[in-house]
Amino acid sequence: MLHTHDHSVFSATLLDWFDAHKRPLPWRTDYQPYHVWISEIMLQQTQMERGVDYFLRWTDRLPDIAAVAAASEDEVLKLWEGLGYYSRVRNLHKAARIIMERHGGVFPDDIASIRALPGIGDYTAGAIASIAFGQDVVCVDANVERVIARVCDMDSPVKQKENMAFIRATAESLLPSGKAREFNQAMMELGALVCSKKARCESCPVSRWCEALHLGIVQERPVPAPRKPITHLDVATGLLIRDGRIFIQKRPEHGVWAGFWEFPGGCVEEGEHPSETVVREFMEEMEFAVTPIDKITVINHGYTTYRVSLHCYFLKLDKGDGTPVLHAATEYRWVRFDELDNYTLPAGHRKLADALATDLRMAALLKA
DNA sequence: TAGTCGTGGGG
DNA sequence: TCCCCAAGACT
Repeated sequence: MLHTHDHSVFSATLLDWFDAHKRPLPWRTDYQPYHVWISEIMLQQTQMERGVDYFLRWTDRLPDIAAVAAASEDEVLKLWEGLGYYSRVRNLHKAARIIMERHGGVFPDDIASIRALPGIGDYTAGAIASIAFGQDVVCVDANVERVIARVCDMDSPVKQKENMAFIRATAESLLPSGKAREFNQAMMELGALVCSKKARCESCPVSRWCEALHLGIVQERPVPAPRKPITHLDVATGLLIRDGRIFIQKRPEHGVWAGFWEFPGGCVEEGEHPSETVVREFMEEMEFAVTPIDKITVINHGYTTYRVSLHCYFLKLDKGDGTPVLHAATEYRWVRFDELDNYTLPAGHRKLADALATDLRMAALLKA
């Protein structure tokens, strides 16, 4: 049980553990506001290990806020390719330009100004204010929620409004003055390394205060929220090849994969064979009359609450000079295979491109 | 406020 | 194989 007089002991114990066990991370060296900001946006809904390579590549290419503001949207999107939730990078790009215009190119240090930047919500504002600027504010992410739900044995889902308020108040009561940078990271690091989905209580420095552990119900905390249903989709896409070049188009400015390049295609409708879908979609989207030559593969991938089987076909153009009438895109290109690396593709299409690199049929069609 | 927005690793 | 979910924000 965590009594008020234990709070400072809990925090001190946690800070000692963090000092001994924290992972070395590129943004954990000098805590530059720019670095903290980029890392926090990259790590939203993303596992730490995946973020490191992206962070190093990003900061190598864009070493400061001015460089981000000066970069094109295509360039920042390409640096983010594969990380997902791409509105994050669009908002980050907008925020960089706002910082240049309204804050003289210096990352603002008051939490209201931080919170007002696009892409920065309550969590990220608290994280930057504390980790970059050392201010005494908490930040509550899924790790903090899980730790407190277990320590305090919360018996209803953490996302409920009263529970959110309780968790924030509990975190604030534990926060040692002047040490928010370390304390916030320590809570999250504990959640990531020890108090994870599968809890490792035998390694936990604060287990003596954990109510759920004493009751033997750690695995029942936090209480899961109702799940959103998963929808299974069949999608068909086509690789249209003509004169050694491949047709790609750029998706609209809004919706999923906004501004991404893709091989055209769409959802398989009721009673339709995927090969019929490709023919229909190419007519609807580009007014191209095409014929499937061969099935390439089926790629399974998911996005948000969808699970997709992507049926991929080689296509040939029946007639015309390859000039489309675009109905579902803002631009098009006929590109050489090796040029695909320069375009930003959704993960499923990138998997297809990678598979084609070693496909002998592909090589033959490009030569023909 | 409930839906939307990606992706890949782990159990 | 299939389901869970990870340093959330926006509309």
